[in-house]
Amino acid sequence: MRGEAISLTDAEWKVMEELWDSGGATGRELTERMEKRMGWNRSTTLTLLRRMEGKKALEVRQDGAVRTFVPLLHREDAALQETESFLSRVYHGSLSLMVSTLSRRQALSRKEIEELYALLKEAEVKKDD
Amino acid sequence: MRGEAISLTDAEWKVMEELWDSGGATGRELTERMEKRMGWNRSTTLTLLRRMEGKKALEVRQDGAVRTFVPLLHREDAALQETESFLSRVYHGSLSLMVSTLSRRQALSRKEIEELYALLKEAEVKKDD
DNA sequence: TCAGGAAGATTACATTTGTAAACAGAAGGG
DNA sequence: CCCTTCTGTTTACAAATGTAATCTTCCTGA
Repeated sequence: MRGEAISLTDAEWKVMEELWDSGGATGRELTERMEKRMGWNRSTTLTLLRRMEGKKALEVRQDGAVRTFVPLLHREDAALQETESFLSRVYHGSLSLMVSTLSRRQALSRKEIEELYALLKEAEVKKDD
Repeated sequence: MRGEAISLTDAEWKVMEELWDSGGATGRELTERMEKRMGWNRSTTLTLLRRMEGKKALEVRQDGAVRTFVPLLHREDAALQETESFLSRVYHGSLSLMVSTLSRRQALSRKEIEELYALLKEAEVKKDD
């Protein structure tokens, strides 16, 4: 039953971000946003929307005269899937290996380390329930 | 001066893995390995090698009659670059956001949490020097 | 009622990527 | 020397991706 894993291209991801942030928007709004943010032509955005409709990442809802593009794919699901494929490709699927690499290369700020600590503590507690 | 960021495709990444693991190998060895691991035709591997030579991810060294494909791009550099682009695309560049998402979705095993703890502790200590 | 614009659908086209067949030169074995 | 092999180079080709021009409708105010 699983949605057969919808994958988004870079460009599509950008459009989805707008959709996720807004929860849904009209073609007008979307083309304008992408024009502003990415410098894309109206057609470009519309093409991406259509392709994503094809892969069921979103759907078009008709409310009277207004068409609204609504995300079907959830941001978190998309993120998790990307994460999995990224981790497996680059770090043999190991988050630890990723973090240790970042650490070794000093790509972790103290602030980031603090945040991670907090997160892990919380995660651990939850597991103990 | 920075090497203008070499990026690898999925297929190329596979070949580089062999190269990184071996430190360098002949066409013979590589085509055989990829044939075994990925089921690729000899030509496929050779094509990828050539493309990567083009983008300076590797170079061919001629020792007498033997040609050896040697990696120029370092695994860690490649990994870091991928990591950066992945994080920025999917998590607004935030590792913390990534981990918190994984945590919320219970995609972190207790073992993984432990490992991360250890890593962070170490990272923190190093920063204190 | 008609010209002009808004909105979406079609068609287009270059690049990148995955994948390989064809071809060509070197080199060994008879 | 000549024919197979090895090995690497060229050429090919479809699918995916980024990016957009064009065409078609439908609406709307003059």
